[in-house]
Amino acid sequence: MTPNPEELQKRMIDLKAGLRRSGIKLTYQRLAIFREVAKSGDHPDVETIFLGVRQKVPTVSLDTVYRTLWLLMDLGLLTTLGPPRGRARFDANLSPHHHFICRKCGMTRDFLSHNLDRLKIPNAVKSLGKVESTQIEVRGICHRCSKHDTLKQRAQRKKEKK
Amino acid sequence: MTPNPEELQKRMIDLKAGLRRSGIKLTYQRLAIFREVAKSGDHPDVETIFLGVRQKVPTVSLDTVYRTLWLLMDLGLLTTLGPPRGRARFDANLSPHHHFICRKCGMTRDFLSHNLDRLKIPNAVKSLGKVESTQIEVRGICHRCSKHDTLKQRAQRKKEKK
DNA sequence: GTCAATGCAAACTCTTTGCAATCTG
DNA sequence: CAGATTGCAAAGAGTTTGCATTGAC
Repeated sequence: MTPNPEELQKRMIDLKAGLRRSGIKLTYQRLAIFREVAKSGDHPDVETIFLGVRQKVPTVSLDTVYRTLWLLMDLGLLTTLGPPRGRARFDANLSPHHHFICRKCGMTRDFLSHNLDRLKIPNAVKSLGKVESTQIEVRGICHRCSKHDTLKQRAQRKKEKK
Repeated sequence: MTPNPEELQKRMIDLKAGLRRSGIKLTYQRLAIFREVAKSGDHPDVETIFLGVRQKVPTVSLDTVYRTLWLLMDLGLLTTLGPPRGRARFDANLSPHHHFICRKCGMTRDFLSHNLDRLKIPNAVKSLGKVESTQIEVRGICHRCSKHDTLKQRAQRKKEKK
């Protein structure tokens, strides 16, 4: 599902606004890296993004790609699938259940909701493959991380005052 | 959400049945590794599992943990959160949308469903953190992988005949 | 012009592999 | 007892970091 040109345009504008709002510099590399993700319909991993960006910006380095992606994540301008930072996490519970995932630290907790166990999935999904299970993924910030964030912001404001 | 003892017992029995069904040997290490995941309420990563198992089986090696986890994944006795194999995958689409993920190869595709965009999330979830978004994750096997699998199974049967 | 951001190379961590020894069925 | 499985050590990926140079504001 590649976004149409207008949608891509909109995403680029939102990105620029987001960066400016945070006082972060708007570099050629950052724009190219974000565009590479934004224009993609499936959800690319770091290597795919790197190779794509290098078409446009041949001198870009892999570590810039990493730094940029995590930066945009931190700012909430990008998300990852599943837990943030790529490290596999396992689940032995094969019965229906749902997840809350913290987008900062990856903390994951199960929750149950019988109402949500039998959702009507659009037929179009069947054309993608054999469906085995369906669950809700709720994303947000856990209490511990929002406390951290508040502290960081406070320190930031203090620093800016002087 | 640590499973109660009966639930854990049940999972162990299912595991043993699953291994036997696939003609896979039931070793001390495999049982310990699976139990470590099954008894955990949050969703441990490889290192956490390794450290836990080592309490019970001090000689277990990290590579056995890896091999076992991927084996159980392949057999469908265990799942991962998000895409299989831990590698971060990015998403620049901040509007509501949902995912189909192949549990073999990690192929991910978006799908839309306005009905599913505004689900009622249990209040209990709020106690875990600030909710930012909610989406459906449909897991299964993509066409390409189920084709592969069929080929593999065919080869397997051929081998067993002789 | 200043300070943040980049590119490079090296360090580091995570994951996989080959092989001899061990254990399950 | 045969063949699958394990542990070890070493190799291979993937990711991060320190630092001099470059570029955005």
